Amino acid sequence: MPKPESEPMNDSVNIFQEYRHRIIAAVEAAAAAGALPAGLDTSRVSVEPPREAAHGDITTNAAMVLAKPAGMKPRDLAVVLAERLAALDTVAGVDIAGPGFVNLRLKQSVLYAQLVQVLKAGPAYGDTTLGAGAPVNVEYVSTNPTGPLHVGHGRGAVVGDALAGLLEKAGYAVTREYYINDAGAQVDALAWSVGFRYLQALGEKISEETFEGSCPQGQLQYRGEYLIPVGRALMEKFGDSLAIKDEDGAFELPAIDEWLPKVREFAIDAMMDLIREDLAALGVRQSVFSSERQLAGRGAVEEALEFLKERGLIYQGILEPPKGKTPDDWEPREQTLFRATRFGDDVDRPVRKSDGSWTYFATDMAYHLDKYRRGFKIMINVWGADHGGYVKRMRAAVKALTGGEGELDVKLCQMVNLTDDGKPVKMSKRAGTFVTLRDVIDKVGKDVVRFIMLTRKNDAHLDFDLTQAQEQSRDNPVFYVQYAHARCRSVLRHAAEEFTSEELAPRSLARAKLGRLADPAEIELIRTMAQWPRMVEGAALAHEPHRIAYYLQEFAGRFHALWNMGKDNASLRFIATNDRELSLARLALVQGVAFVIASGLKVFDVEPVEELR
RNA sequence: GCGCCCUUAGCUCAACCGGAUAGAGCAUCGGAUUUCUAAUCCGAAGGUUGCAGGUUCGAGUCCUGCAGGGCGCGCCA
Repeated sequence: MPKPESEPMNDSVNIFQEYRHRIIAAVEAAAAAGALPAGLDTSRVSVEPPREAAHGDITTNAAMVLAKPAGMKPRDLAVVLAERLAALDTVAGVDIAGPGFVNLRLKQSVLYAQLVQVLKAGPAYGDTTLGAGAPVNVEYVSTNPTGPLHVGHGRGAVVGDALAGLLEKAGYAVTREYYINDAGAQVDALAWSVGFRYLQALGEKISEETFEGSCPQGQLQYRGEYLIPVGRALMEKFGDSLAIKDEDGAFELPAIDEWLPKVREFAIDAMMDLIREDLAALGVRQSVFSSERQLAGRGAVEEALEFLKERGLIYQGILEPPKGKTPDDWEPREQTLFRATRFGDDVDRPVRKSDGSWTYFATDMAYHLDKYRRGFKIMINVWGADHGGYVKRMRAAVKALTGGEGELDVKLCQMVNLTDDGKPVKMSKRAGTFVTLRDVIDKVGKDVVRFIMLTRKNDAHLDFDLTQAQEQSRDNPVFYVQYAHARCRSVLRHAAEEFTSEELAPRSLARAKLGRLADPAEIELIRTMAQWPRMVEGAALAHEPHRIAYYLQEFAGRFHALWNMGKDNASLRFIATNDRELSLARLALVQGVAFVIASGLKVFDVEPVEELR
């Protein structure tokens, strides 16, 4: 019984996935018919777009992968498969090539149907159900709340945010989370640094050197001017009640207990406000902010360690010094240790400091247990590359705390090399030329920052040139992609002179005579569109949002090429004179291109522009 | 010394679960174009994928060793 040709295309977006099912069905049917052995393992069968357009639309390695278990030569097996696949009503031709690739050429109607899908779905094209609603926690930024974000933080923020967007598009239930490191020594140092600004706000002419001499070693760590308003705000709220006068009548800080907790809390709040502003300026929206201090305060660390202790994973022991490079002050010490080695780490890790307080790692374990208990089996953390040495122990901890149920992936972001017209921008705080993330956003715009941060793999160094980021030229990837979208919109605006808005509505364009799209460049563009859902799934599975940026650049390139062809050859222009049918088919294509670009930019939360200024 | 990451065209980088002749952009070279489909276009050349082995029908991709670069290495976060 023949099936209607268009029917199967409507319930599946990723045509490669769809044909994978069909190819495996063909293997099974061949087995049932006795042409192949039964029960072949098809898990390694891949179905992909071929690299060479000449190889057709879809290629599979099935014959090569199955040859050995089937006890057949790859090409013999390919013949069996090819015969069955050739019988599919959407297949125009089958070739066997190279060592045993089976290449399918699809009827063009399949590609047109794909364009119809794009027009019907709009920017939602490429949304998949891959994740099946599974909860995923993406934790990113998570800095100490001690100052404004710098450019490196910005990269982590964008990578995390885009990864979250990507996973959402792929059908996961994503929570975007920030872990506030508001406990520990760093925020105490922040409190001291704010205390200094507070005394200044009270009118004390106190120098950094003097204050430094009067406070514990190394506590005046944060000397940036951004703390001056915090000191002033502290004075406005508390007056001089947090200070006392010495015998000369000068203000100084009293005993630690009397001022530091209050100042610390105030300062942390102020810094988090600052950070949230930076994140907002970057368009990063995290919905959960977890406080390390609160977590520890409610006994979560004790709970997590008790959990591990019951399983024999906590013990008192003495670590070996690191081989080859023993620290000068090394002396063997008994510590409370977590058996990280049992879960793949190199050494067991301490959970308690000698003063009895928890290590950062201990609190982080509690935090990840907390995430797991909130329902997240898939956790992703985005960290700076300098935390690379911490990955193994944290993954070990997650395994231990979740009984192997939880999976932690850590994306390490390499440094950002900020330059301006090729010259390095000095990032020195001391020289007063410190460039914050906010400075960069204000200069080039959030969408530019977001896109450029994603033009490299997270674990590769990234060069960010302020001048190039603002250029309107081919060198600037953001511009290049945005320009493609703007060109599409421009064509559609022009089309409104000849067509009604009803005719130009996507749902109307979906009924255009798409068979009129016959130029190879047009077909190639549709073919690239058809790969978009697969691209989303692949990038989501690999947790690699940068792939989207590359796809968009390539796709935009193909569109620009088609546009340029119309410059030389007027018959290839999108709006054809005296041929409304052809114009509408091409406008459908143009609208489809705009949707796919919008769909991709949406993953990055970058706004597609209607026109360029 | 140990662990993790990186090494691909002159430069900056891609390469989807191991697939076919390793791809883009810039720069270089050769053409086109003086304009409105705005902020060029087309083409060429460019490679022992750091080195040496191994696994595989097939390796940039996986394994082992080596070299170079980065990060980290008991109570910093």
